[in-house]
Amino acid sequence: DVFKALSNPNRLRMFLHLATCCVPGTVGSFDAEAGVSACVGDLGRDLKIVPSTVSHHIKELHRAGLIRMERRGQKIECWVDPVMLRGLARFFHKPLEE
Amino acid sequence: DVFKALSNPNRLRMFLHLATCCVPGTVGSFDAEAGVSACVGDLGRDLKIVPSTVSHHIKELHRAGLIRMERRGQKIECWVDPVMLRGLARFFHKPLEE
DNA sequence: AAATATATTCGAAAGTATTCGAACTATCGA
DNA sequence: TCGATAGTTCGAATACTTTCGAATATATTT
Repeated sequence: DVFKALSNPNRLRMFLHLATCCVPGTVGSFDAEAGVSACVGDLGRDLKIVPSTVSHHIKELHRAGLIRMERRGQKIECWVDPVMLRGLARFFHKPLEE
Repeated sequence: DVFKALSNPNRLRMFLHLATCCVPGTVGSFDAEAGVSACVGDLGRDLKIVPSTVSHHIKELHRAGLIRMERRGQKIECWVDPVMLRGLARFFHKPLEE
């Protein structure tokens, strides 16, 4: 579940970090011009969370459909799924439509 | 925290029930023409949750700022806070703006 | 093949959440 | 003021979450 995934403080931090560090519309750090990184290790370094915990939380965020992942050599790049983001925005808009 | 409040299945059900049963812009069941109800007991009856549990969850939703409450005689009316709803919609929109 | 860098899985400890029933408080109506 | 209706608080049982370190797996480089 999406909200369960975002209910943990560290997972929310990770999600927000990915949402803000990654240029919208690009796919993680492999748009060379963007110059942003979003691999599992980077998240742990930036947010001071040990790798095994990052890995666990990433799995939850992925399971909830909030982030996408792709292996790039040794690293695994992560980025927020824009489709899900749009879906959530609409979810909270809906009840207000008259 | 808002997402923590919505992370529980029963709380999410309660929130969605309130979001859909109550006419947007009105304040619970005391807009007579609306004809909808949203008191604590109704929620329990509709969603098959015992009163003490409803009460506990309502408190959480209220604490998170998701719902508003007001005593109307013996009953306590609940409704989703439209301001918070708009805030959440904007929250998920933000990262997509370029 | 060995060494290095990166990420995952596992098990365990500590903390937190969920749910219920029983007892309690609050409000209204006769 | 008594009884009925509506909600809350409390305590306890059960279940789930979070986090870490150690061991394991995967990928690159030499």
